[in-house]
Amino acid sequence: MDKAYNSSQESEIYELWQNSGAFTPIVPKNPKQAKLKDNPYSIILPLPNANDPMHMGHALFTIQDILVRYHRMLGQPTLWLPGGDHAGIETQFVFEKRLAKEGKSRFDFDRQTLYKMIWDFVEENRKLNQFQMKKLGFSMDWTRYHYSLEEPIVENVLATFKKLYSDGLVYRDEKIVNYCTFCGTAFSNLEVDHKTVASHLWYIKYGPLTVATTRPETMLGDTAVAVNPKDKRYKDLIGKTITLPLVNKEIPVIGDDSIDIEFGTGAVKVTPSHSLEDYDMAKKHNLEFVRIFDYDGKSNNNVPEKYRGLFPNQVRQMVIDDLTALGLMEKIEDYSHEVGHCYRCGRPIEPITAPQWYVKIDKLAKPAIEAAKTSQIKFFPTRFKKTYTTWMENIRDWNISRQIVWGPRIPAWYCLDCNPDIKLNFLDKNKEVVSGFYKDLKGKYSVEEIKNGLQSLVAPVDADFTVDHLDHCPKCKSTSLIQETDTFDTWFLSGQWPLSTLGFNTANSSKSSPDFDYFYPTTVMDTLWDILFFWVARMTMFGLYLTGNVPFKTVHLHSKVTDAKGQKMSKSKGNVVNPLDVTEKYGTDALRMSLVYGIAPASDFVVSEDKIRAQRNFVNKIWNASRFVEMLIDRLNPSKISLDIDKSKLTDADKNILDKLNQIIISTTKNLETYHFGQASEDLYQFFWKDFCDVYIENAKDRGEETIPILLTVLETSLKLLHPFIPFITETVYQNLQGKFNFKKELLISSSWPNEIKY
RNA sequence: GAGUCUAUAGCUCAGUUGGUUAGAGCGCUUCAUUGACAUUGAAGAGGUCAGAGGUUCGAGUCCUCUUAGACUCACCA
Repeated sequence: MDKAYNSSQESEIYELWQNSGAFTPIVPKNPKQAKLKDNPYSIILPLPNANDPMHMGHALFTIQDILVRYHRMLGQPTLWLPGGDHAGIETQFVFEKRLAKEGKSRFDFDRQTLYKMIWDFVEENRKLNQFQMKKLGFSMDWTRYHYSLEEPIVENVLATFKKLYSDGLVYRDEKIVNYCTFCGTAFSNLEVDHKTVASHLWYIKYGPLTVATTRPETMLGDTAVAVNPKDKRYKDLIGKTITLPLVNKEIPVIGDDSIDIEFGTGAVKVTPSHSLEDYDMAKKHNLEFVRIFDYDGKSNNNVPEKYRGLFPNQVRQMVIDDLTALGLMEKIEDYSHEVGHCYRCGRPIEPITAPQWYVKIDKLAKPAIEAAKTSQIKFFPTRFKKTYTTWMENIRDWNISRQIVWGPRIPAWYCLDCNPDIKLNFLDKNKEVVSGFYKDLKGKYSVEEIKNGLQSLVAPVDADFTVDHLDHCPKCKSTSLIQETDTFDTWFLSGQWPLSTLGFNTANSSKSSPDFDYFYPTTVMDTLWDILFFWVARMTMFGLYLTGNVPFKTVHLHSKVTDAKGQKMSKSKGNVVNPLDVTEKYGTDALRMSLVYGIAPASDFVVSEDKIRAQRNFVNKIWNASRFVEMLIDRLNPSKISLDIDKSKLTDADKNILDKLNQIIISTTKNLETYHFGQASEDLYQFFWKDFCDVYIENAKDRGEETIPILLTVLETSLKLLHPFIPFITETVYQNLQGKFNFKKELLISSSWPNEIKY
């Protein structure tokens, strides 16, 4: 045997496991009945973005591997189901950055071509991703791997959309949305980052009163001024009109309780099309909507000519200059406030009215709240239960439409002849961009040409549509049907992941697969808490809505990986540690152990090279302890070697180590059951190094052969206890021992979890 | 604005329902070792557990306040 452990044979060990079938649980013929007796254990992998090479966050799947390996050793039929996510906007954004390097943009391609290009881009990375997870030793069932754009998965997601629609839970509406003009799509509230921005409060004279605003440029779209009815200063103005400067248009003064008398001047300009609060106020008071910024981020024809075709910050400066010149700028104060930014590209969000698809969320949220309150779903750490329910109780309707290409299109079809006001953007046969309403394009371009070069369409909010793909319009019999170009929010798809991957059939639940019957609800969902709302909440709602049952019984949330100084790893900080580099240098086990060692539940995972090196040393310690035991045994005739402990001859040292061993069996089991991985790994480390190596083995050196049964017992049991954490070294040593003494013939991965030693 | 969390050794962090001299890794000091392991062993230095008050026979652990920081959520001009 080598003097030091060599981790280069990890991939051979992995193949040994995989070929043994240990990763692939067998589902019995009568899954529903067998389930009670078998108590299957299942975890669905939080599907990594297929475009994303592994980072330390993925290495945290180690936690799931620990759980899965432990429960497998307990004898439960155990499934860990891996997958990959097309990851909608994330992937398209990365891909567009690539295009930009080549001097191109999404506008240079029709959507079919763009989709194909992104598809190929993802395919390259997907295999890499799988290879990397194997490197980290994850005992996933690769025979059940799923990709989010597989046809059956997408079919099922579309069926869910239809079901929601027929249940009256899907609707279109033209509300204010969070729109990123750079990314070219709307976002849900969750995808908006609020940042404090140091700006100004501009006081602008509107005839007899003065308004204070943080966005002077939007005044061009004002359709009212609001004051508090209790405000004596303005009481008499309510119901009258004033002249909007620069636009020279009469707008009403309205009274609304929501106006804070103390703030600014107590008078607020109302821009219904570009402010969430103003939108609500306009709905309430039946005000006019004037949208002045378009989806491309530039001002449109609804503003006086000189301000047209400009970005908001350009319009702002002009408006400020013009108002100042007219003597209408009363004063400017410094003011800092919260502004929504695109979580993806970091640019300011433009609140804008746009037709979008929504899911009515109340009916879905209620059972999901109940499930948490009644502990059908348990949270670990428990404090996240409150975070979850509070969010769920304040949830709003979910905007599920994204104006991007990468993802399944919403299955709705419009008749162009019935809806001539549909706006179309496409590349004609000469690859020139054409943009306009169908009523103006009809005759000039064939529907075929439009469809082939289609980039996007915007249907009026009241447009007729069908959710079935028909040959002709049920109303006018026209065959000029065109599918919605909006795609689903990626979480709409991944929110159904536990269902789709286990083979639940939305359209006909009785046709669901045996896997679903056997493994649903899954046992644990382990994920980073930053996607608690994005993903965990959505999975819960979909699970309950579609099956009446929760998708997982326990949610185990953990935090991010940081560097030695506690800083989040990021490319810009240059402190990113690539997990694959670490496994090359120190071995996978050292990385896995250092990730969980001494980490408190739900706190950050601190990874430093020092720590990894320390764990590499630990792995090597195990190697050398086994080497010592083997050397001792080499002096004996193999047939005399036995694990049987002669109780009558035990010394104090023997009893001491066996007591300690029993303690560590109990505490490790308990710690694994309660998700105290940090404690478990730390205790095992101490036990093996101090109690076993430093004390007992030193003692054994003076005694010799009589200690062999104890040495073997403690070593074998330790390997089992450590296996979930550091599978490679433990399996390697286990196989070496077996090869040498033939005391058992099994893989450690499939061996049974130890019970207390009786002596 | 609402909520959550954190403060323990030079550094990064453990400390599971309150119970004897508060722990680990790395770092530091001294010594040892050619036979499992220098990826080692032995010994050691180093903390008024952020501050103040309270509950208790007993508080790093529970409660209140103060200070400092982190994060999440949020349509206020």
